[in-house]
Amino acid sequence: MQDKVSKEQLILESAEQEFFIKGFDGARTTSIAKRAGVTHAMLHYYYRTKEQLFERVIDKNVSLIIATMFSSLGKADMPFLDRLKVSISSHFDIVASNPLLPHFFLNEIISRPERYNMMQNKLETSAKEIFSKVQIEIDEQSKQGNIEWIDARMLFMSIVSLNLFPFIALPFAKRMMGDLLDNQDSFLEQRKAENIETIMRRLKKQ
Amino acid sequence: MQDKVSKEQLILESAEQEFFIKGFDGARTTSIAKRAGVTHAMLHYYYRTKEQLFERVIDKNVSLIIATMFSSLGKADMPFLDRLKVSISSHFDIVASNPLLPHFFLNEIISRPERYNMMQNKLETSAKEIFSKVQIEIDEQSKQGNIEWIDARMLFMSIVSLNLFPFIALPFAKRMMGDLLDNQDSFLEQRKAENIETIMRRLKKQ
Amino acid sequence: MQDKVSKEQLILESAEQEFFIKGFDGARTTSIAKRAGVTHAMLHYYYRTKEQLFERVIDKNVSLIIATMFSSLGKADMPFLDRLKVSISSHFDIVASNPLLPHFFLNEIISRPERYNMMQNKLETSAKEIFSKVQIEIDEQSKQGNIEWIDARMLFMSIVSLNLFPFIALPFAKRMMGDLLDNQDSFLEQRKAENIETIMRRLKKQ
Amino acid sequence: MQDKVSKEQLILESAEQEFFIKGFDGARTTSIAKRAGVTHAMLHYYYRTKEQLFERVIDKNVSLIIATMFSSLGKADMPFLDRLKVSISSHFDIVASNPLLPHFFLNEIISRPERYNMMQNKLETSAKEIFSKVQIEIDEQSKQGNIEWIDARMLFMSIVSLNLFPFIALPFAKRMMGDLLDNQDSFLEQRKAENIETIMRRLKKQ
DNA sequence: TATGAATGAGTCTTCATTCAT
DNA sequence: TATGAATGAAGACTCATTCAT
Repeated sequence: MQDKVSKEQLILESAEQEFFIKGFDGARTTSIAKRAGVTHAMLHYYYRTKEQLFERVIDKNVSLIIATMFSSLGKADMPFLDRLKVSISSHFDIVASNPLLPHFFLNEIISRPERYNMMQNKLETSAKEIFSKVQIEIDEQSKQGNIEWIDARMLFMSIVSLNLFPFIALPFAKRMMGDLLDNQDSFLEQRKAENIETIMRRLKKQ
Repeated sequence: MQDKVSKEQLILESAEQEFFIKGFDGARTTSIAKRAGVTHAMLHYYYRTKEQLFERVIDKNVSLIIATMFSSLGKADMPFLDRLKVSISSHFDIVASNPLLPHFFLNEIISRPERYNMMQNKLETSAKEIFSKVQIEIDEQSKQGNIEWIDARMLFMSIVSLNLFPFIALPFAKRMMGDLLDNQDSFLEQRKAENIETIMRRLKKQ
Repeated sequence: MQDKVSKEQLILESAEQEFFIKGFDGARTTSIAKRAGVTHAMLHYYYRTKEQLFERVIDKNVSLIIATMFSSLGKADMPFLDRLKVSISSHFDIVASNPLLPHFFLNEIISRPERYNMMQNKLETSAKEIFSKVQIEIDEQSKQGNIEWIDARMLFMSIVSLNLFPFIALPFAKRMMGDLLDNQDSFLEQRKAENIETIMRRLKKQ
Repeated sequence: MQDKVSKEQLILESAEQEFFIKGFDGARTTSIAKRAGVTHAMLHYYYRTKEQLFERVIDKNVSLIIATMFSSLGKADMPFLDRLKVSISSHFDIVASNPLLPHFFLNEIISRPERYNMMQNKLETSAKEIFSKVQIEIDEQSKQGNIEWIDARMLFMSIVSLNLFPFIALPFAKRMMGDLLDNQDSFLEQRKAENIETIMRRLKKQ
């Protein structure tokens, strides 16, 4: 029993790894099956087609993806700048614990936009809502002289850039960064702090 | 003669387009040949294998890729902060005129890191050299009280994140950003200014 | 108990429908099982293989098939021509109430003749017996000047051709025949009458 | 050169044999390729898909099929009954020289009607035209007391039934018919004569 | 009996690559 | 140089069949 439940699961997890690293085109159903320790036919038994398996991987990650994009802004009650700090930090942490997700997401979803209309609609709605809420706060805070004014969308893009890009570039950066990356945990801590600092200074009234 | 040179060239250019958009795995040699208006066999006549053709595309772009990564730091003679501004700006412009390059490059390297050892060696050397040069300047400037101290590599990563990520995410951001992206040129100008502003503020002594 | 019997039966009936419409190669055991509302494995539990299931369908229909081929000649006691009329008519009716059978049967035999040796033996014996009986009658009747002489096998082939072919071609004929087929019952009546008329005239002494 | 031209042709001919005997579902592209003495990939090189190869086989035979259906009726100047005799005879001959065609035609085309709309349209038009022309002749001749009246479509169906069915049933009839089929040529002659006789008698004024 | 899970063998198809001309 | 033809290797997918429970 236990085994059979996990077989379907195993395939999904193997697929995730394979798709995350190699993308849809580069992934091989045979290789996914081998990774999962099941026969090739089994994969088709459970998921019918490569396409559908891929969609299941997307489904499984879609809420994470959305969280990845938006958890950084606009939640509850704390002074605006404090709240922003926390948001950036937790956003960074989400990405850090799913480091392949940004690459996969940008790569696959961008190269096959037609497939993600639904998700995009969702994101679009959430995005606009959050942006307008945050913009109101920014307008207020800046009128009160607490922060420098900025377009909420620009702010968002800066945060996401700073938080996501290092993970996308990580495999590449490793060789260039010397000892900075020797201890990865410590690097991530520093990087998170740096991102927060950068954004805070961007908003600080001078 | 003229013709033959340009035929080889045509294939390379078609390959570039195809590889940039679809990646190595998604690209089809037949499709590249068709795009170039040559027979499929011709492509192999000139470039032997898909792999080699791909490498030629990389070669052709490698200096651009390096520029994309590094032109952001340390060149001419000007006060440090002014020079940095110019560097960020011109780096942004390079990326802007090759908007598909970052995505392609990061994408392919992640899925086949073994292929880029040579290039990575090159980059590693340049990187370390530049970082140490810039670090010296930063140390000096900060000692003189002109700027806030920062690890040159962190600074570099911030700049590259801010300058590259928007292009990687552009096709995706379109739906979320509303009217901000209606006029793309104007958006890019704003974004460039924002990135410079963000970095300047990060370094500004308070 | 009742249930189990009928489950086996259900499968057989579904198989019949599927095989009749799609043929052996086009039929899918999964689809037959679904049609019958049983699990796929159940089908194999009862009938072992697709091949054996197919044979059971043939077995179930073999007497009908034979009737379809042979009921057209020689049975009860009536004057020869009257008897023939009745035979042709009832033969036509049998076919009419199993319109898919001729097509299926001829079709499968042509593509896999080796499978029907047994049945063919049976048919061969019956056929020869009937032909010789009928031939004797024909010889007699023609000697008495009641009918035109004909080889019994030729007569048989004419009858079967006229009675079977319309059903084989029916789905195809629909488009060509215009209003003739608008009312199918009435068409079948006309066709039956026509076939009888054609055979009667063939035998009529002039 | 000669060879290459014939390779494409060879595949088509092998496909025809395979499709004629086994139908679309039963046919195997590997088997067709083997039959033609080419690699399996070659088949796809020339014909892309099994479906398209099948269509080419249909195309190749479609005019023959139409001839098979209609050459029997309504051509030029000869007394009506003589002309009819000739038509039946030549129709029989066409079928005799393509004995697998009727089976294939009825089997495949009937089981996938959606694919043959175009052909059906063609046939429909030809059919209706011919039927009405022939009907006029029949009406005339019967008014003049030369023949028994009959619906042209019924006449057509009788002819086609008599001429086609023996070929469809041939593999099946072989065992039952005894010595009648020992000499196939002679049987076909007899059968043709019988069909003509049957139709002539059907029309003969008594 | 009944079934969900599992699988091997095969089927169509694609594609990079090679070869004869 | 140039090309149409040819091919092997691999890929996704299907399906009848079996098996443990």
